Amino acid sequence: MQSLRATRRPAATRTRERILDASLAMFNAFGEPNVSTNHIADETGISPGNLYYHFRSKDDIVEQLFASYEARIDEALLLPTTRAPNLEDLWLQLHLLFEAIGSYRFLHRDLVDILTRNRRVRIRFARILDRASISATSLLRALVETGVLHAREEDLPPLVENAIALVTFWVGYDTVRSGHFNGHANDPLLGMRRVIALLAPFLDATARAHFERLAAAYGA
Amino acid sequence: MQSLRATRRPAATRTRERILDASLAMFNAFGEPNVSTNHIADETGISPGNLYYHFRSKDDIVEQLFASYEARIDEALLLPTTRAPNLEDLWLQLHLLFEAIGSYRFLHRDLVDILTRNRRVRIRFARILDRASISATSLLRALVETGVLHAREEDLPPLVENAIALVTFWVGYDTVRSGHFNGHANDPLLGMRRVIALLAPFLDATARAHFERLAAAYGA
DNA sequence: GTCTATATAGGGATAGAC
DNA sequence: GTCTATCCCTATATAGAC
Repeated sequence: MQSLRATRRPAATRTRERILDASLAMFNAFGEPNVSTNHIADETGISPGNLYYHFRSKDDIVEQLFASYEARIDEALLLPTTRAPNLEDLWLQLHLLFEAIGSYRFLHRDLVDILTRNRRVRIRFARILDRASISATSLLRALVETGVLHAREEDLPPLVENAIALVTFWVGYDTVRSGHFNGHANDPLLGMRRVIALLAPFLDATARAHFERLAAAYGA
Repeated sequence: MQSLRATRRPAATRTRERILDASLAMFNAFGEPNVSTNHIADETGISPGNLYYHFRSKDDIVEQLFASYEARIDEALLLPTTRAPNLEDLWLQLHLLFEAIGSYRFLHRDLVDILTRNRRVRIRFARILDRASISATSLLRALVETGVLHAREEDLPPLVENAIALVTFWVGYDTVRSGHFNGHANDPLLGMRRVIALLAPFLDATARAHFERLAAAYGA
């Protein structure tokens, strides 16, 4: 049934989603401030007027994309509920996070500017950071309790905050540092490695080797 | 002589600098993308036409401001040449860096967008990051050699890269995390503490206490 | 050096025919 | 739902008088 609904959609829905797809692709490629509604309409193959039939404003498009982004992030932040999380869970969470951010990298590329201009997105993004902070803290605390991470409770807040700062602005840093301003998605692996590097001093040799194996297996 | 020249400047020079001052203030307050040349002329108390007598384009203004920024950063990156650098030197370097970035925070707020649109600034900023990387590596290496920092040579590159990423995007992170989008300069101390937190695991208790004293004395 | 007036371009967004 | 035509506004930048 669901698949039938998915293949036989009304034209309106299809156009709406084509607009969103084109917007996301162009925002990611050129940066949201550098993409006009005319560009989007052009790329979608529709008229500018039609675009405004489906969306109230450019901001409306941004907000719809943000909603999908938020859902992806929240999925990535889920932790196992029936057992204590381990290093693989941390690796997976980082992987899903960098993947989600990569798909919506336009948001992180011009994060401050976008949040300055859009109050609703600003509030919701702040809540995402709160949830990320809670999730990361509980994950690290669990690793401490199972003896994997050798950190004191007072080490955790700065560690979590640095990790979140790094994840949030990795897109920007990687773009600037690599000199690749073409909008292509970058490899999440380096970002993941950098977050792990924050934790490395608190891991013993076994755990560090564990991460090395995960990183090596990552490409395959 | 110098003071005479400074007080009796030709009107052209004074206007030019008033434009630069107003631009910097408004860029920092509202973000460079949100400040037009008309706004700048208004704030300077001159006509838009006059602004274009003194500067070829808005980009020209950005580039002039960038030149001052670059000079400030390079000053901050200087290390003592006659002796091995110590923890105070690291603290001072971080202080000067965060101060310089705070004065030109508009650049870091919209870094990716500005660098995407301006090729010359992009190239020069990449070189600044290179110099920062070299400076930070040699500083940390000296601390290792004098027994202050207990890290292996292979720990340094990720440490340096994470530190640079953190310093570069601290303005953005702090803005987003604190929810203060009003453009005010933020306290450098928290950013400095976060960079120190990267190093903390490699410092012994004595060195960590040393930093705590420096941080406590900072406000005074 | 500074102004007023204006050229030119492009942005977001709407009206009304089909 | 979709188009064409257009409005309105603001942006960068220039011309020419003073």
